[in-house]
Amino acid sequence: MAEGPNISRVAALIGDPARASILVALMRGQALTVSELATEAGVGLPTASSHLAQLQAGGLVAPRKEGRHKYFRLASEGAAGVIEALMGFAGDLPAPKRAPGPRDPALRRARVCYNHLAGEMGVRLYDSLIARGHLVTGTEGMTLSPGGWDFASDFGITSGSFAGLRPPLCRECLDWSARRSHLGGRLGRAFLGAIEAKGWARRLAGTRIIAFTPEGERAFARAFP
Amino acid sequence: MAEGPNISRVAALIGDPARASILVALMRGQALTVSELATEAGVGLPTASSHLAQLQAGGLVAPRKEGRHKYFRLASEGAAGVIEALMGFAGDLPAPKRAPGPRDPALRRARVCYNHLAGEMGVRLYDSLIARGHLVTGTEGMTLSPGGWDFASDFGITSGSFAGLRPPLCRECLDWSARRSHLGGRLGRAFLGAIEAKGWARRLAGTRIIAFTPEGERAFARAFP
DNA sequence: ATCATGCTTCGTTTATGATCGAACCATGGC
DNA sequence: GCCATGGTTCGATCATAAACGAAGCATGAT
Repeated sequence: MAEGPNISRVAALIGDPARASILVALMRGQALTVSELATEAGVGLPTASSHLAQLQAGGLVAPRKEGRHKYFRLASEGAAGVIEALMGFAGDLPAPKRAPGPRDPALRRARVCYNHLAGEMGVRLYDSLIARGHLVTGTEGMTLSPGGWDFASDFGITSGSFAGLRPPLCRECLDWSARRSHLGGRLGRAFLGAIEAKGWARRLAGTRIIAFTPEGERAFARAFP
Repeated sequence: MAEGPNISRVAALIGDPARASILVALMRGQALTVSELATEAGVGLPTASSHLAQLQAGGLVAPRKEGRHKYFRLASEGAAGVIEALMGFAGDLPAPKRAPGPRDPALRRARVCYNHLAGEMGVRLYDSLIARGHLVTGTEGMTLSPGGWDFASDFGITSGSFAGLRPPLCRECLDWSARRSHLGGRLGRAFLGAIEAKGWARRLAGTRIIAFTPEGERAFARAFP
């Protein structure tokens, strides 16, 4: 039965090198996918999956499904506090603090995530829609407000292009570089399509970079203040 | 090489149930012997010894040799802080706080420890000698001050009774019930002998209890205010 | 000196759990 | 419908380390 104080259960979880690497990586505050955490810990994907299940059962991390990815973050302030106390004692104090996400500035600025706009521009679009009340969170997740529908129409998005389709219209999507949300789902795809249709930007072949033209960038800034 | 953040080394130490029990026991603030900690953790003496060596190497506990016993305590505030953070998170918060030492009040009050006086009376004797400057800590450990020699003579302790003998004259000895020091070593033995010679107290056969007579207790209180 | 006690060291056994490959499920893009 | 990708589950392998008995040291009592 391996009795002992509860404290040992928690400590044993953190005591495995792979799990500790995962937790330290999550101390940056960002939510990370299972694959990213597997790389971070230097183990295979199945192993990471198993570790994350244990950490979740122990109340140290919490999952969040996002499309076909599964993001994990630290479960609570308390959990972060425990890790921090340990790092302080162990002398790991200068928290790794690596720059999150891709190194390439162009990728950080604007890139395609599945099929919608991500990166700084994506966050900006999302924030702008929220700030102006075009995007609201209802009981069934995110939806466009009436004003939002108007705005989308004006932007060149026809409601017919995705009427009646099951998959979620809007979806929050955790950003990769900033720990911010941006707009995913079918609506996010439509916005990216409209932006391309307007000639503001185009996808660079073979990469995930979305290159804005100088005028496109100015127009974008006007459209999403 | 089993790399990983330092944090996992520390956590792995705490992660073993036996070691966690030891650390929780030490959270009371008291220093405990290897045997006591072995009982506390529910493991054999060799196992406890091994665990303590690891905890010491990890900087979590610190040893203190005292005669043929070896007392361990938490190594630092930082170490205690880590345990406390873990206990808070794990819900062990109401720290066990069992009453330390023997349950028998008579044993807590006055008992023989090896061959000197321990328990509350022992602590009182020690404190009194320190407070009046009879006992001072020098480079070579504790010694009697000149005034202390006079006091001892008046008490019926002849310097001849232990002149020229190698073993330490005075020695701090960690108390068992309070986490206080009391006077051990050759001098502690001499004091107990003098107290018995004066008829203030006597050892109860078959036990470790030292029974003071009512007058003896009053005289003791006058002699060691 | 001898004995007893507290602790350490050594060597062996044993069990727990980390790891990965392979197969399986779910989601998204086409 | 198909394929590709991210994740999970299962099973087998393998290493680490916890535990204890026995023997060795050291200290203190007598």
